[in-house]
Amino acid sequence: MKVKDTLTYLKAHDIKPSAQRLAIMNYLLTHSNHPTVEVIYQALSTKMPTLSRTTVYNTLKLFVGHGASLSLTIDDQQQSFDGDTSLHAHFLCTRCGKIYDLPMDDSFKNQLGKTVEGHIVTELHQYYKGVCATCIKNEIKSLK
Amino acid sequence: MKVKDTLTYLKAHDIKPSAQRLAIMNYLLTHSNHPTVEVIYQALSTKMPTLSRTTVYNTLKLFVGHGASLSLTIDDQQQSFDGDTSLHAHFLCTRCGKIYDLPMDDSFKNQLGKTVEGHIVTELHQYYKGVCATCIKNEIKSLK
DNA sequence: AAACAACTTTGTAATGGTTACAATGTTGGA
DNA sequence: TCCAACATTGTAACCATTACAAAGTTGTTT
Repeated sequence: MKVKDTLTYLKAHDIKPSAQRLAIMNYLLTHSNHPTVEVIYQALSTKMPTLSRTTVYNTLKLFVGHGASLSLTIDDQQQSFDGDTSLHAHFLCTRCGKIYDLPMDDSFKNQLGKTVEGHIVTELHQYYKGVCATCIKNEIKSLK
Repeated sequence: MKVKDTLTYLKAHDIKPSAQRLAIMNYLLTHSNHPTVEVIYQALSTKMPTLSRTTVYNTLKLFVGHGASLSLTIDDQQQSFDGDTSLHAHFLCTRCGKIYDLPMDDSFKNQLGKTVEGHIVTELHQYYKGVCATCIKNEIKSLK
């Protein structure tokens, strides 16, 4: 993903660009690691030493408000962000804490924009918790 | 729900009973309001003046660990608890903040205990966000 | 019934993530 | 170039949660 594409992406979501916004959005679009504020801050502050945590907080809030990124609250203790705003589910590994993307059930997807028991649905979230494939492998290896 | 039933419920989940644990569990089992720690604390501290917030925190963590209640993290800013541990979905109204119970999709339900893309699934969560029926009615009323 | 050990509760203090705010920096249009 | 609107920064405040040590409770053994 080029910086120019990120610029286009921001404009498409009615977000006025700035060096900080471009850097943060570009990070989200090129990393599928579902980062926290701190992860983003640490990753970018080397290249952009004046970057402030407050800016990362404000910017991410702005992105979410404009539909340019998703806020994930799978775990109580960490808020994650996702540059992929398409409808998909998430899997949180309770061992290593990693978050994986998974497809969302079609029957659930179809309820977006519809009414369910009189309530208007504007947002859908679906997530799994458990032990990921990598942790299972490591577990087996350590038993041998 | 009688206190005796609550006692049975705690024992069934291998939780040693105490006056505080009974009171908190009984609150959860008789209220479907998906309360936060603070709501539970405020509700019970009148009847039990020595109750401490720390106890509410510790007790709820104990309940969740023993599968006697669910921890809901639908919103970043508030953690809720649910005494109904059966598989069901939730609807969060972004206007009034109320949380409603909804049925969970069967196809999603069926994945519990199974493997998805190599990951073992031990927990499922599904939730909707939007505007609830009550808020829609109030909105319409205010326009007249 | 007393003594004791294990467990639970309590209140205060510490922690740490998030937000408020005022000062500084930046941008784009007149 | 100037100016107004907007964005960023860093510090301080906030507040929900947790750590901890003291006090209280329970149940068992003698």
